[in-house]
Amino acid sequence: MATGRTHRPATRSRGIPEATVARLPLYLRALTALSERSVPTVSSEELAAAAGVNSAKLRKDFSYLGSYGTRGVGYDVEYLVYQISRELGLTQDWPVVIVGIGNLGAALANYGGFASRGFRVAALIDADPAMAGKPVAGIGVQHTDELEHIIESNGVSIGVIATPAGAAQQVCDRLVAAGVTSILNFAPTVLTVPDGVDVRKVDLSIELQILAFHEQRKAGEDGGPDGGAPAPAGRAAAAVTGDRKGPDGDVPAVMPA
Amino acid sequence: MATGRTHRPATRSRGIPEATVARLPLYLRALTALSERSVPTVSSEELAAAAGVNSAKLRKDFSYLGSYGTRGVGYDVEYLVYQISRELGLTQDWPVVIVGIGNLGAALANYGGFASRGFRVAALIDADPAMAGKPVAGIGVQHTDELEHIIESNGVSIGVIATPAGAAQQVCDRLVAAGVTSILNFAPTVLTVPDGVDVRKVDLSIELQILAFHEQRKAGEDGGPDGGAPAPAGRAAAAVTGDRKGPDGDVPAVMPA
DNA sequence: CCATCTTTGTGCACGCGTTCACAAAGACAT
DNA sequence: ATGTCTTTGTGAACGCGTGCACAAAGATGG
Repeated sequence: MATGRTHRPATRSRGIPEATVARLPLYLRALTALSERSVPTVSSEELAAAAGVNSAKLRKDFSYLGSYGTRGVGYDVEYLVYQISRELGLTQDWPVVIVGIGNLGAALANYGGFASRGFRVAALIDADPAMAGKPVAGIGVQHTDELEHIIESNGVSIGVIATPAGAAQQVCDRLVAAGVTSILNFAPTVLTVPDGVDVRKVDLSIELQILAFHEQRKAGEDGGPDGGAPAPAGRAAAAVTGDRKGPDGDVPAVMPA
Repeated sequence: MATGRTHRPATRSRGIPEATVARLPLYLRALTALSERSVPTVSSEELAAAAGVNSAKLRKDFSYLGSYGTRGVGYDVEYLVYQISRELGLTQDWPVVIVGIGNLGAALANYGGFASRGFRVAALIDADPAMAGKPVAGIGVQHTDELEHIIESNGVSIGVIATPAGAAQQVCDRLVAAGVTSILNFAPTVLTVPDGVDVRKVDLSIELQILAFHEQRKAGEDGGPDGGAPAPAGRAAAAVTGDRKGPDGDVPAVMPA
């Protein structure tokens, strides 16, 4: 995923590993919770437990950011919150547009997580003229015709696509042409974008299929085709605790199939 | 391979690589599209392009499943669709429960992808008594009290959590106790589960934060690493928030209210 | 100031996943 | 059949991420 990651193979000095970047939000969340409880410092062990990761991994992750801990004591919560926020670019405000205001788009618009940390829903856009002006999450839905204008006048660089699969690529092209360089795609389609544009996808059906694979494996290799009751409490073989990185999933409307 | 009947020389003594499993749904989607267009065969090159991956990777992925291709020709679309479906366990029907029927839960319930490929929404569950009986996506919402009964009588082994963060762990515990062994978690929390239970998480705010990180990097590829204000120096005039730290606790859930 | 204790930061080894590159296998034409 | 051409399947190299284990750094107490 993440296209355009290749500019110069020589950029490693300031480069934080992708896997680490993916975990920073996790640490940040745990740290914020501690901050609210006015906890002054945490050890890597404690924080790792709260974030659900290995302490050695956490320490190595932080080492990429710099030496923000104190040996024998731990990490200063407030300071770390600030450093991670800054590293993630959350100290600035990111205007975001959501395209495709169906069930999912509306859910996203109402999602508290958007407004709560550096992200602001700049506009809701839908191709259906009947939706125009209709208020969703306190914001009036605008027609697709306005897309370019909205993006340019608001300086939007992050777009969320929650349209049906069939419209996704087209919407994507327009977003990119208008200046968007980061896209979060909920449509079950592979998006093609030029270099320099990042795309992350969230695909519900893929997540479910992965779960089904493991579930089937747990149920034993029985040929039993029926969707009957799987025996619970069975001692499974491989227990893969869901802690993978890349999300794949899909969500929106009808998927052709 | 070119080995006898029973594959698995020594390499795959235990299973298909996790990374490969995660891509199978991607291939399946592309293959289904080809199948609908009545395309009889595809080369690894074509299919890889459609799925957005490297052709060598695709071939290696398929090699874990067995030798389903024909050299000089490619892969038989229909046959491959069947094999992958079977491998993923999609030839059987998986009853799924969705807990937390807020904006997101409702969107998921309405999502066509559920019914379309091996998954069936067995029940919608919410803690709010006012929701009980209310039809969402043609299914009556049931109260949390019914959770255990629903799971056991329907043989549900996959659960979807779309509740606020605060309720997620509790719901998770009840699901697991009732027999669920695979969970798809949309709540922004780290879930703790016993061995043998799979958890996959989908976290919108994390995805956005990762995009923000890359976006910030694109905006200023030259700024000094250490010491202070990262120049927003990006496109347009994205308002820079001076300080908005405050009370916000980033516990953005998919919450209803 | 020195000893001891705690916890970080990291060198190193290991394993997984990706990619290359090519021999093997089959289709197809002659 | 035989040769050529296409495409698979895979051995091997490489790079990234993970986890161990420990020395360094600082706190703490006498």
